[in-house]
Amino acid sequence: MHLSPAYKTIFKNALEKSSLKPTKQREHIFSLILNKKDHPTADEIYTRSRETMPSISLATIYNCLETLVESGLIRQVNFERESTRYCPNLKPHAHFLCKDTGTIYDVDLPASVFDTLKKHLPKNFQPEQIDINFNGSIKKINNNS
Amino acid sequence: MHLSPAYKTIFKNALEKSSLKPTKQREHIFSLILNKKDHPTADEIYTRSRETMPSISLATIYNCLETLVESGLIRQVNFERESTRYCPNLKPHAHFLCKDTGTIYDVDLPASVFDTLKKHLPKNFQPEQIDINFNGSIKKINNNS
DNA sequence: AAGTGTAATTAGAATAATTCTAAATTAATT
DNA sequence: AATTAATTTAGAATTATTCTAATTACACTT
Repeated sequence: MHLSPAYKTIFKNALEKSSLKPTKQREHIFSLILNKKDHPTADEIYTRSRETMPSISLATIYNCLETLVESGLIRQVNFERESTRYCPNLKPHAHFLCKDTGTIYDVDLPASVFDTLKKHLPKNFQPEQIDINFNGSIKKINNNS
Repeated sequence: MHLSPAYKTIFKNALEKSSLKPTKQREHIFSLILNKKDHPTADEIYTRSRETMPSISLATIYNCLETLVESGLIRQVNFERESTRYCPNLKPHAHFLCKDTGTIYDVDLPASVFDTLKKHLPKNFQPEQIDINFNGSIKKINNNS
């Protein structure tokens, strides 16, 4: 697990802005999420982490994920009350959960969509975050026709 | 707790369509959610239910809520991994969670917003549900100026 | 009306994700 | 080297929800 120099800088800056320390464990977890761009749960991250950092504890996973979210390096994804998942994609996007496979897909959206949504709020409502979650199935594409 | 004749019909039809029975408990819980249009948790519904139906059990609350959701009479609202909340508003709308008070507000949205969102999905993605959740604060309106 | 079968309700145990607690470790600073 | 503050750690505690098995309610047949 290794962060590119560019991401290392982003990582350090983001944490230091919130006066948090860029520790081994935090970097390890961040690089792990970045390198496999899926949407792992804390427990999946725990399992993956121990392959290369066997001494890490589950509490640390939770602590580190919290600080990474706080400092804006990753975001949380929640569907119903399933385990929270973590997402390194910071571009404006929505999530689509395929109910057949459980896979979560990023769906890129132009910023304008979010602007339109905000326009429907009462003027004194000040959103800090907007989550858009689709839930459905993915139709197989038929190739022989 | 009492359902208006109109809602009683809606209630019966919705359940019978899924071959579920319109039981006392299901009706009680449904009317309770309808009459106070907030977004209660299962536990809040449990407390409210027992005021007029003291023998109801928490498992029944969960069972009934599940059947009501299944039959399309209410929908679930989830923010992060907080307790699931239940919403009787079936018009297209989003939810806004005020982080200061914990209150959830319905935000009505024209169907066109949902159509636009769907257009951004790959053609073979077939959404069954779309949740839009805002998270933020509500600015006090200043009256003396 | 009594018996049968199926669905719904119930109480309480079990589960699972997450948070908490208190001790140990680390790193920076005097 | 000693001091301090932040972080990590293991394991216990919490909490919402689901599960299990027994009971109850109700529609349908005799």
